[in-house]
Amino acid sequence: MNALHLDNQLCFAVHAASRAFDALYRRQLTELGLTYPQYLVMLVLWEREPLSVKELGTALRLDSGTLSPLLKRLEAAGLVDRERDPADERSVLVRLTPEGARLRERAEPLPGRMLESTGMSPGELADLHAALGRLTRSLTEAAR
Amino acid sequence: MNALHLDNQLCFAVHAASRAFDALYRRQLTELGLTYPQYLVMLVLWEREPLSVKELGTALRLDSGTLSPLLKRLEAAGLVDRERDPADERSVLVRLTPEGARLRERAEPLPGRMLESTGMSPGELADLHAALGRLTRSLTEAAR
DNA sequence: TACAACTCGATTGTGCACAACTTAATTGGG
DNA sequence: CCCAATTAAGTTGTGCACAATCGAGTTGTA
Repeated sequence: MNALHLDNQLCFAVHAASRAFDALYRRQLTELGLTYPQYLVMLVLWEREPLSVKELGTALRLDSGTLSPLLKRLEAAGLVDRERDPADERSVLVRLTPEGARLRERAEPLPGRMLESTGMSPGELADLHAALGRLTRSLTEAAR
Repeated sequence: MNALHLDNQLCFAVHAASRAFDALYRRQLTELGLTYPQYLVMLVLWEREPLSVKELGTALRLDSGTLSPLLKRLEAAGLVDRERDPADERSVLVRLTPEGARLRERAEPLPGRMLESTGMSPGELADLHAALGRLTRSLTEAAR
């Protein structure tokens, strides 16, 4: 047993799973004209809008260095609008265009299909989801 | 319960955990002069060398588009050497320099510290590791 | 109220991930 | 034996992630 062995490292298992999800989503999302991180942004906006870049960043744990260009691409694709918040000119409010809102219907079947591709039972999925939540909190805590 | 809600999506939990690991590793690795993906490459080479780019890619599930520039940076840092395989001129064999081999000792304490930062028991870790393995296999299978 | 501290967002630079393509070497079937 | 198919690396282009930095707007306090 060697602690430096790749197969023994949880980090690699997480990394690999993340890329496997990403690859599967990529296929499903190309027909919607979205990348996976763009899809995550749309998920948040379908839930609640308008949101400032800051609020989006809090929800997705991303900073403006990632979000600014991503949102610019979503705007260029006609899916979102951006405007300065009149109440606080530092903030930029992001909202869905009608086309962005309409895209939700075409995205609706995605989570179900993805869930099916995991090949896991609802119980297993719940356990895994919970364990990952604990893990992320511990790692974030350790990084402070 | 809304299937499109971010918090209900396993994919986001995996994505977030992966980035949390990445962030914590980044801190530990800067003093070794490595990024996290470079560290993964070194892990494989510490285990077994020489390896062709192809074999490294199989172990890490990465293609030459990712590995070629990464290996070039490791070479520039003096940690690996690259040379064409005399037995098959298509292949490039990657091996550790003495400096690259020496770095292993400084990396030795890392997995233990990371494990500690997960805040999980060995049993929990084993379960999570196994679940992620099943997940990655299912997702990879579904993408075929 | 003046101004220092802070907040928000955008930008720049580095590196990873992957698709699509190119080039060179090898292999195998007719 | 020859050439078409295959294989291995590398290159190019796009997009994500993040650190560091900047400028404009806001806030708290002396």
